Amino acid sequence: MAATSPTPTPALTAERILEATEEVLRRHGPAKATVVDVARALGVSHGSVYRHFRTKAALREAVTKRWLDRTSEQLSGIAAGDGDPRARLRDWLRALFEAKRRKAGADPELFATYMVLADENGPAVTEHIADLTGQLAGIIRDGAERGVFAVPDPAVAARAVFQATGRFHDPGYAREWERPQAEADFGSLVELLLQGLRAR
Amino acid sequence: MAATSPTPTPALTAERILEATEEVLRRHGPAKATVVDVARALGVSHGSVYRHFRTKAALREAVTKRWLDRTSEQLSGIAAGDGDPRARLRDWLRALFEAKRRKAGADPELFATYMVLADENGPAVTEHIADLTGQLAGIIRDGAERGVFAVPDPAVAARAVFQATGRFHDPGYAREWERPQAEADFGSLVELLLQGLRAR
DNA sequence: CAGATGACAGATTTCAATATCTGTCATTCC
DNA sequence: GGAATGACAGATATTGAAATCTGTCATCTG
Repeated sequence: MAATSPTPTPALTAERILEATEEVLRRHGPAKATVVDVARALGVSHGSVYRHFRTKAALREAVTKRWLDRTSEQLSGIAAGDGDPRARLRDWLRALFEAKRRKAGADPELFATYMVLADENGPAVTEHIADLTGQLAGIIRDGAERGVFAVPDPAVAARAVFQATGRFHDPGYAREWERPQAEADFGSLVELLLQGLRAR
Repeated sequence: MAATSPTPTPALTAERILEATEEVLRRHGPAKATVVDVARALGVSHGSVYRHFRTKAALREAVTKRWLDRTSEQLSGIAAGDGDPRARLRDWLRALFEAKRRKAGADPELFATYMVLADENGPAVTEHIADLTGQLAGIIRDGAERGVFAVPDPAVAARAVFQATGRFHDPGYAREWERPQAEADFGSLVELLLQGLRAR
């Protein structure tokens, strides 16, 4: 009746630790989750976890990075498209808004972890923002080359667009995302920004 | 040697209580300031304070309202001007940014009180925002009538502009206001928005 | 010998007892 | 009699002792 582990001791990898950590964070939230919990979930001592991640903060950061990267990757698909840059910009901004809203609703505890990180300006968050702003700049540059947009500097414009839409992706505003008003507000803001970029 | 109070007992008015409360908040901050402190500062019992303000929250709110109204009034001067609406919009947005930044720096404790109120969606904050958005709508409507701006609905555009510039007036972003980048970011965002409003 | 362990010190969190505060109101004072 | 008071109950905050957690490292194990 040996219905036990087919792999007796599946080597302890960083990846396995990240999976377990994500699960623990989902269950307990960033305030309660401990490194000991993670170790227990893996059936190892907490010392072993510290062999792969120097601090608890590094572990939190790695989990959040993985989580954020999933969003970045989805969006990069839209950014890399070759349709009308205006439509692409609209779609991309909407996808960003939807993705954040969905994560906030479906994974409140991981989202709370992300908020902690955002609050303390963790490098993972800074990189995430740089990545997204880069994607935006790509769309805008493309639009400028095609003569659809007229901007002095696509990178600067991207930064402005990203900051202008902060209310619809910055985790600090998550509470507002469920209000009915949010949809209309998002729409009119995006149209205003598109007008601002438009070549005349 | 009666070197005591020239006015023996200057009647306890709501105004005097508000002044004392502002002072107490400035000194102790919203977390530590108590109604008993306010009463002590006035030389009365705390029961007397409750005769003028039904709850501590109402008192906090009244103080913050007064404080916010000072900013609104300053800005209304700019909004009511009759120069080029584009310049007026620029000036108004800059004045709002400057005012918030100055208050955050010069009066950190009162600013913290404001943040508490903003977090709990106090009516005073909602009204403050409605007032500011109204001023913005006035400038934009004026611009539209003069043919400088082209917008479907000034009130909707005002809302969009206000939300787009949130990073430069929303208290949650106060930390960012001292970064050197902030100036440039503010400038490029405002220009983008002005382009977006511009008649073509 | 590479990787895992668990005892350990110092930092942080929890918990319960204590103190303070909020808001009410019967009484007191001009 | 209208305003002020201060005792009071329940809610909230503070405090300090105990428990838990983080991060290190000498030791162990395969």
